[in-house]
Amino acid sequence: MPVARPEPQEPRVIAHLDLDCFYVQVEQRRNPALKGQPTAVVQYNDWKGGGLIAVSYEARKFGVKRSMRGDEAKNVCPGINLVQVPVSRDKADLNVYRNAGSEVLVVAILSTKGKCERASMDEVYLDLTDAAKEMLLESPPESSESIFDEATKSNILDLPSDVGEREENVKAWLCRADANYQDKLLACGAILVAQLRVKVLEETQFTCSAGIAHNKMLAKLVSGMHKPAQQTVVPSSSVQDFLASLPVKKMKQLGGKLGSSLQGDLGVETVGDLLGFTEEKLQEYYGVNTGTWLWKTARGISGEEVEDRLLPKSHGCGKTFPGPKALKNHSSVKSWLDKLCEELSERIQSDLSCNKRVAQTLTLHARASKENESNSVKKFPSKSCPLRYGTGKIQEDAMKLFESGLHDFWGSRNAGWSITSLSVTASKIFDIPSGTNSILKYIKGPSSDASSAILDSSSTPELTPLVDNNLYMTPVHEQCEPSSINEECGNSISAKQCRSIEGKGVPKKLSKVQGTGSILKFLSQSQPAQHEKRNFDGLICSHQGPESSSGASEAEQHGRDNINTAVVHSSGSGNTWMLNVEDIDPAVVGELPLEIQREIQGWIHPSKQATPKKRGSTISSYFSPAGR
DNA sequence: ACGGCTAACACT
DNA sequence: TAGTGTTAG
Repeated sequence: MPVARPEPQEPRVIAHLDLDCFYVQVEQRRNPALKGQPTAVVQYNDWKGGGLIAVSYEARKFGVKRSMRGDEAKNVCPGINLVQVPVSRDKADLNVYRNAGSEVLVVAILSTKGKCERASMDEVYLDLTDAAKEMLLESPPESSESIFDEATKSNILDLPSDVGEREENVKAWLCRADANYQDKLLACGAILVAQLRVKVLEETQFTCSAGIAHNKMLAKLVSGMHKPAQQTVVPSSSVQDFLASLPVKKMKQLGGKLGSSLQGDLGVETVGDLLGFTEEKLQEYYGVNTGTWLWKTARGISGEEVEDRLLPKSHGCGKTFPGPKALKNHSSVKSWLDKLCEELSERIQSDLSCNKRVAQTLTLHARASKENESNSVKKFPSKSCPLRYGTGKIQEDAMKLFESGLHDFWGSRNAGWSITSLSVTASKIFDIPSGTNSILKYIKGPSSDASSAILDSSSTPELTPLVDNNLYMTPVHEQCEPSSINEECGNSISAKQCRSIEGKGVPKKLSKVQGTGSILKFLSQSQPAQHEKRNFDGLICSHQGPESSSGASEAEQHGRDNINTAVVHSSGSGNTWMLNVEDIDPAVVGELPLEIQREIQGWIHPSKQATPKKRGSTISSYFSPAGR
């Protein structure tokens, strides 16, 4: 349920940018012959023509809707072009769209100062407050003539839009001298957003729509109001009337059960109807938090801040197996899980190498139904465990998670279940401190190509034995190629870009992307608070394998004795590595800097430790040596 | 046979 | 924490 946030005192200028039927635009850019044509993007063409996930505006005129089948679309619009989503490993692969979405982010970031939040693959929030203030000070919109052309096409809520006069009215509104301060800021915001949209179009060929308002809620609400390729402004004076007649279901968060409950239980049809309830009354019905949120929402108040975040907080891969496709034995589950895990592994590896972020948790979700059983009450439980890097390990762990979930779901019976969907997710992603060199420097000499050091099938031949021994994961190597959006790092922002942005005097907006976060942060996420104070100069421990349900020992309940992956940071060399401790080969350890060697020796052979440490005072005491 | 595949977030 | 449920595009 939604929750209210304390709202900032100062009025802000917030924009919500929304790419128009994005997947279609991506395909149209790839194949320009599709431009201006009725087009839809469809996935899985084998059953009834596949499901539509994006529809061009030309096709919408024929009544084609998302959620139609390809066949239905053909019926209502015989001339429609159906483009299929790329498939890899027998599942839809959305990477091309993710990457295209990042292009837009890059443009937004490069041309805007202020916070920028990736809301989804095709949506961005911007906090333009500072930029708008600056514009108002330095180059306020003064005469109609000087207004940026695209801005004059804005839709201003409540502004009478006589056909012939519209643009004149908009111009007048944008540079009106008698406007209050808030409206003037909004006008500046509108101009900035218009410029940004033009730039996005020039640099990516994508059109987008936008909403400009004093908070996120309102900006989002109107960004879709005039589409495609248009923007809408919400002056504060028009908020009340606008909301008064707005059906509750249109509000974000009220499109589902909560909205239905408002209608069905309270007779609230429009947002305005909500005004008839006191905050206390709403709290009685929906709890303190949601009650307050509803009360504020009805008044157009939203304190939600634009986050400074360009990267997703989790990565997930999933697939459904409807009806006859349901999976009914372990081997089919395993083979699908393997594919999903391969994709997931690829994605977190590229997140690591491009963004210097590690994921800490692996979660498995499944849906299951029972054979002829009536609509089974029981749900397949989701299961999670610490995430270990490496495709094989992820596959192994995911399968264990599945077995564990299946056991809860199905007991010890061994047949009769059927799985209708599977998904794996990597979450709890943290920045790791940037290291300047690859571990390969120690193994192969300083001239090694750092970029080949990623664990996996893509590794170079020389690395293969190491990989087979499961020694090393993920040296944190140099950032990926600059400026160009390459395959691996398409969904992120490169180091060079970060620098060029900073060079432009834009304040620190990319600190998260650069991975300069403190190692302490990482530590505090994965270990008890008491350890935050330890002088770990160098070492961080995290990550465990999944519990084997059978071997759940007393020790495991303390949650610390099965640690087997470590993130190692040496302040001396400035390097950071992740190791699978369980598999460390002493021969390779010998190549590492001494301080690291000592620590690792401690993990493997506690007795040989040079300086025995008190249990509980060091990271190594949390690692359970073999045979424990 | 289901809309499929992602994501974010609040609650417990 | 891990696990559930809701919402959205």
